[in-house]
Amino acid sequence: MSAENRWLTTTEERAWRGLLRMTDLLVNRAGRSMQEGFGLSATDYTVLAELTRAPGGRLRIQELSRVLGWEKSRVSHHLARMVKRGLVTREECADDRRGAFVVVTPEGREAITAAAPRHVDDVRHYFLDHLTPGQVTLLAEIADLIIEKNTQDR
Amino acid sequence: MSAENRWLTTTEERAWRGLLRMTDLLVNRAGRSMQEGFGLSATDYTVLAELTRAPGGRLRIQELSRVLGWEKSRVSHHLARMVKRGLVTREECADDRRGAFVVVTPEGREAITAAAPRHVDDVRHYFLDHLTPGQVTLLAEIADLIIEKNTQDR
DNA sequence: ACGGGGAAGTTGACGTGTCACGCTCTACTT
DNA sequence: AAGTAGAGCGTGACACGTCAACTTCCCCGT
Repeated sequence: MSAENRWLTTTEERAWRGLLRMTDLLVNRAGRSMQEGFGLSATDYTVLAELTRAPGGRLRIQELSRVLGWEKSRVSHHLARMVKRGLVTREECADDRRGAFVVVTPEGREAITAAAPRHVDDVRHYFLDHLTPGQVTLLAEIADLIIEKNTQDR
Repeated sequence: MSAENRWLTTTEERAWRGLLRMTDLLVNRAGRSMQEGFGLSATDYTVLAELTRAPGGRLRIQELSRVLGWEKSRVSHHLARMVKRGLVTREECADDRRGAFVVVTPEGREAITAAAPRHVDDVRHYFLDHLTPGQVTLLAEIADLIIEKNTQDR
């Protein structure tokens, strides 16, 4: 099932290594921008974005874990830090007493509201502005496809 | 210069978030495979690959830092761990006595030689096999472009 | 009704990445 | 020759991610 023994072509190599390098660069750029401008890490931003898009600004932790694609313990650790900085709070769950909710605080909402426009600008400036609409579409399709193939058999 | 105030379209959102998610998944998959099969992290593999492709299996640390796109201190920390595990060694630099070389040890060479075929299979299995040659080419072009745009003005 | 498998979430230890700082050495200026 | 700006690299403290183990609770079979 392994040992196909076929080395990567130059183009394949460029696509693979390039993908890693590109994403690394973009995450660093955007992350640095959020950090310096608003005291939010890239992951803080993602968490807050996910929470504010949910009704009531609240989500079951498992649900958050699922949409982010993060392990439970990672979510737990990260929420602990965000709680400590007043961005979110935990709440008990009446339905399932093992469970818990996370809720954005007003501070958290304020933080991401302030940061969002800048974040959009960053994504455009570092990334989208350099691509044609066709390239963007193609990339979206590729990403969706690869994600699907690598999560369905989870 | 900021405040363009134009929110991302659905496709743009899919491309951006999808890129992050896809890369995350792929790095995790490939990394786990290397770790479990050969005791190498994804970054170990990259470092060893870079070293073995260099003449003599040796590189100035600054050079390694450059090709990897890593900060100096990150390289330093990571090499310290790899030295401890016998994968590489440091050597003094005669030309510039501030400088240093890293050299792959026979153990390091052995490790990456053993891991390489599996790594290629992984890249194909998780990634390339799902794409058409045209998509791979397009991705390579996009990556090169974005990398260039985001490194020239470093 | 009770017993066990398993789900939800937390915790602690450890490996990894970043930041600020420090050390040594080079190269340039005067 | 002496002074200094800056290059090359290392270190320690802290933020983050992963893994394995643990606690609490749900649910299902008997």
